[in-house]
Amino acid sequence: MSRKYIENPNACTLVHTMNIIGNKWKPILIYLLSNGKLRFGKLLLFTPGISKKVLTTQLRELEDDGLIIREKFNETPPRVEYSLSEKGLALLPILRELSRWAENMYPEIAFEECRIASGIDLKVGKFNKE
Amino acid sequence: MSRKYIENPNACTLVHTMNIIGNKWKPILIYLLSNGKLRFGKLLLFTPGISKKVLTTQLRELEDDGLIIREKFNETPPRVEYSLSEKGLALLPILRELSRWAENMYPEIAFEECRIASGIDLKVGKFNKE
DNA sequence: AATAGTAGTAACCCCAAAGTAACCTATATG
DNA sequence: CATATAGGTTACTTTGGGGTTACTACTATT
Repeated sequence: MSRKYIENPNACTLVHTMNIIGNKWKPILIYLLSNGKLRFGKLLLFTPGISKKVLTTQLRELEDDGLIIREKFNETPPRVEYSLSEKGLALLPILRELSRWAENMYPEIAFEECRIASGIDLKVGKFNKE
Repeated sequence: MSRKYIENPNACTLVHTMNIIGNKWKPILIYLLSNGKLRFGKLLLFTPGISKKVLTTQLRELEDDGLIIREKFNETPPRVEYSLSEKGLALLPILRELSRWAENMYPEIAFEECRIASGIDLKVGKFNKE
């Protein structure tokens, strides 16, 4: 009986990739960090709808997978800064292509609104009060 | 008070993309179809671990999102062929990049084994018996 | 002594997605 | 008359990702 093999050499790596970034929050977090370092509180603020707990687990997983770097400063109150690692940075152009794909293929969707929805005040905490 | 806006114009389209392909099975199915048309039974066979029910829902969703085309022939027993649409084809190069990213960034993972694991006999049904 | 501020944990719950198994349709075949 | 075949559907159960709320540590400020 002749044996043929499926020609999907990339499927498994793809599955791995999806395990790493293919969920509700991680692509957003990676994109937020594409502009530079962000503290936990900012990430929480700029990711509407996410909870502290979930943000923590997502960041931990991204760190475990080597996509982001976590810097902890021994201060009080604590300060933790997150930034993209080399792996994370290498992913950015591909994510941009995926975005362009969606924009081109689904022109009927009002992505412009989403864009506006992510416009959140960068100044928080004490700066907010005045 | 000065207002700054987050520069993540692509995050939303990215979320949309992840809603479409960022789950357990869909990237695999897209890659299986990258070689051409496949019938339901073949897809079931070439996607180890998936159930009929889940395969059906995944295919329906891919069809609803316009990534694949479903052709039904009025025969008995029935025959249904699935293939990639233009949208799906346009996605392929990006998926390949994602795969390459994973291969380059995680050289320690034995993706070769996954490749072998997907080598399933293409001949099924009656052809199997001899 | 109470409060604010950051970055979390711990305990608990919920629901949609996924999994399982049986059943269905129409024909042809033994 | 029973069985096989392809491509499903239906009903039911399970799982785990995500969500909510409360709590913590440590210090400076009021």
